[in-house]
Amino acid sequence: MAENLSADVYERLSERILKLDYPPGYRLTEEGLCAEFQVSRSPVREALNMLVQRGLVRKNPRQNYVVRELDVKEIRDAYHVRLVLELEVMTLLCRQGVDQAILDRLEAHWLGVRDRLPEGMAHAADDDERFHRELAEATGNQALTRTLAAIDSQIHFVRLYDITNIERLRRTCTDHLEILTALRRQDLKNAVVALARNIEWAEANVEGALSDVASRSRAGGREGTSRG
Amino acid sequence: MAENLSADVYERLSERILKLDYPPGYRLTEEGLCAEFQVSRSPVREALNMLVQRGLVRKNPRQNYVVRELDVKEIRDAYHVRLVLELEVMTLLCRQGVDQAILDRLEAHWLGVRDRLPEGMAHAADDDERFHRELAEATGNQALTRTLAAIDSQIHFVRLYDITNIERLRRTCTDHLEILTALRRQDLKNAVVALARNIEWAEANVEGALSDVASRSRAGGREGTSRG
DNA sequence: TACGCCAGGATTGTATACAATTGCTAGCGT
DNA sequence: ACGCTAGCAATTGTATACAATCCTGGCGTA
Repeated sequence: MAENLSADVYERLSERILKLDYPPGYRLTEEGLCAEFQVSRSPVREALNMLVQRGLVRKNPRQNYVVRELDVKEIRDAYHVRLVLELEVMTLLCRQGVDQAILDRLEAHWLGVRDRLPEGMAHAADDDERFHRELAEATGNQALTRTLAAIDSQIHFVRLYDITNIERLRRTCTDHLEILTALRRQDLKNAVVALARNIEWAEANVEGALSDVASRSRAGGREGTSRG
Repeated sequence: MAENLSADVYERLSERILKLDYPPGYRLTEEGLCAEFQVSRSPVREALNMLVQRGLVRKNPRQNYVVRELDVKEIRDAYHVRLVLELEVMTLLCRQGVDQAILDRLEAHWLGVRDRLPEGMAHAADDDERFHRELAEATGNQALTRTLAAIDSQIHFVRLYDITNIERLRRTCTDHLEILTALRRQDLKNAVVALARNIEWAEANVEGALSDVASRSRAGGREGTSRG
């Protein structure tokens, strides 16, 4: 299923962390994960290193690995950086114009979501992420795309708490369509307004949900494999 | 000298790549580096993974590692992202104010550099990098700091080609002092102007040097340890 | 009782052995 | 002469063994 075990462990471990199977503060040990995933320490180590890079796991040299704790300020800061970068995406796209085909496709998608509304909830988070990513890619600035991807990966796990009800999804559709319309006219001012509203709403939503998550993770298990 | 061999190899290998001992396009093998640094493959692998993350080395699965080739557009794009992020640093610092002590220290440093001018050339690149990093840290936004650090690490190796003569260093001093003065007065407009000039000059300088580097690396050796 | 020291265990850091994959090459057949 | 295939060499991917380090707990002493 995977090309190599490192990537496989990385994927599966990320998912478990994002699903809070391993809650923030949980201690991970290399050997424990070996048993968990039935592989040796080499791929586990590489996966852990990647997760440390991505910021999902914290590492204390020669001691242990710990699932990164949720921190409202960090999330807020990350969203702030994201907003700054995506505003630049708007600026670039309005300046240089966007391929019609891309705009058409995205617009069709979000019109579709809006019109048969209850059913889009399942992929809402993924769709939203893709929307922003594709616009970033349309700038042609890879450094920008990758930087945004890095930030996104740090807030990915809280994005799940953004679009949780139909009203919020409807609002998202409106914002996205407004952004697309503005981009089509190369109207930077409205693009910026719509984008800022879109992201700030998302951040507020997430932040609201964060306290629940934090308390839930405190209630859940805390210790790692052994050594209570 | 180092806490662990991985970090040590990482540092030393980075330096060799930056110094063009291993030029862009050069093929790196794990075993070759083992012999080179007298360590086993484990730390070498970890160092290579870090370098891949940092973008200095490209990896072809199950085949080889190659020193990343220089690409003018990528550098330009990275500088663009850096400018955007550092402009946000200015915005935040002007809004929330900066600790006097930090401004005093930085100002003293750059006044010192300017006044006994020829001698600062050696650490010019490092000093410049620290200047921008410390201002970023002063925002208190870790996501911003780390994102900037990520971008910086991608352009680190070309920054060496920025401040290469005294006139350029003098110019840098002027810009930095101007930035500090503006920050002291929370004067966003002038801070932005000085910063933009500072970074755009740097980018232009680097880009100018890039063609030389590229041609020099094409002239130099290309193959790795063996297998011509 | 409080503090410091030492031993033991747990865990990461490093080295090395083995497996799997890739790319080249020589040799065969057509 | 060309293309295909089997086998070889080189290299990375994975597993495991060994070394170094840090934490914990218990003991002794002031």
